[in-house]
Amino acid sequence: MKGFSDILPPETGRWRVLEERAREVLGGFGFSEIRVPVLERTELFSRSIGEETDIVEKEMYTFTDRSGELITLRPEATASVARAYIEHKMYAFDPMAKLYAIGPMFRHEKPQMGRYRQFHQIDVEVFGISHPMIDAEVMAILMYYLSIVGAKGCALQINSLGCPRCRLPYKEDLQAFLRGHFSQLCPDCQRRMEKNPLRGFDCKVQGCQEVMSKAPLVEGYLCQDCAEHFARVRAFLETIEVPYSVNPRMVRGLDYYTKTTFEVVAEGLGAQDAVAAGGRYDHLIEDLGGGNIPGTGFAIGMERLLLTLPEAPPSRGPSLFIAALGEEAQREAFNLSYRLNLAGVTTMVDYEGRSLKAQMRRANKFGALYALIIGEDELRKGKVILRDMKERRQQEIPLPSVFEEVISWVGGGSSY
RNA sequence: GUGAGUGUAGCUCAGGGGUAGAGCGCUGGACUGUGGCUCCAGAUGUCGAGGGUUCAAAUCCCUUCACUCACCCCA
Repeated sequence: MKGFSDILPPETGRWRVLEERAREVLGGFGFSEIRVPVLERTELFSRSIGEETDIVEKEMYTFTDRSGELITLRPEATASVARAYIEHKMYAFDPMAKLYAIGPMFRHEKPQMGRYRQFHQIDVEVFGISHPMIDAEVMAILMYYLSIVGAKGCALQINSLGCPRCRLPYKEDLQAFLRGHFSQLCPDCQRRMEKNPLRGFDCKVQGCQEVMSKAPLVEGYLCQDCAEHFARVRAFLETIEVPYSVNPRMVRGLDYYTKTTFEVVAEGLGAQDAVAAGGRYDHLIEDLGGGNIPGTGFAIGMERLLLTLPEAPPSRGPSLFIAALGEEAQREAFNLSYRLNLAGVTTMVDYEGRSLKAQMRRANKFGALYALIIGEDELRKGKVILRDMKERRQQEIPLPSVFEEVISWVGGGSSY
């Protein structure tokens, strides 16, 4: 299906590494995993993301189920995690909750580089903390994670969108400014001027960029609380030496963001260059029917992150390949390989009754470290041959002690 | 939703009205019981799909689908 893809080996190995590192890093910082459903009531997303956003207006997989309920495949995770936090009264133990979720998201967009209809995110959320320290902490964790998985050329950009109180007058002034330059704007910007004037900032049309370069910025409109919050976020980032730049033109496509917003852009990703993005959402929980509880978080686009990372290393082979000749030897090979696999020595056998040559070729092809040759002659003498594939050396070992010998030679660790 | 590009073997791609190709990979042989290198042989295709033009279409025309990239949007 368009925009939906299979992830095959050895690619799956790269995914597992990303997930394992995420669990390690986040666990280390005191985050717990939460698993939420892939389906939610449509209303959850229209209320949180915003009725008039592109995501809700034209990108959601929405349908009615067999009982007539309007449901949607989640286009992002924050809304679901917030819903779970409220529904299970997680704030009752302590308002602070540090949670993460990993899984697929769905948006009906036209696929292109770094953009798919089913894509995967590592989603990180902190509820119950309004202190600017947590904004900086969350960004630092993100940058640390990106660095340990080997992402190159990542840059953190931050901005503050203010709260509804300071954003409203700003929006009005910006609209007034845009009306004054209406004829110089592209049709798209003219159209979204009333609903979403901020969007003009990331318009790529040159005329719009010229106009927008003179447009008023949120900066000048932040109320004292918001301005101070932003200054302190920056100070905390500097304290722990997390490099960042302020991008006063950064805009978000989801309505719930307040105050701090941030984005990590990476080189070489094509048009979709945001690897991760997030920010503060102080009214989301309340809007969803919870208490007055602030929140902050981010999501990492796993496909995009993978695009910035090196190719998968060639997969490692089995520790041992058993080449058997004849019915009797095959039975011995079957028995041995089963027991060795149980003991942690990844062992392969041939299932087709091939010639010894062909079996050795397969041992080599799959990258086996050792080969065990059980032939009819050896069997009669009660011996087998253990061959070191790399050193090209082999020796006979007595059949009764093969199991122990192989374990001591090959070792117990699996190479998969 | 708009625009452009590409669809030929498992993969990367050449061919552009007249017998379906290369490299890599795959299977086997040379080496009758020992892998990588070399050499030889072999298998694999509805030439994306449907329709049209033609004595003849992978090739030209139309339609459609898929993939890719960009716009838009976003992770």
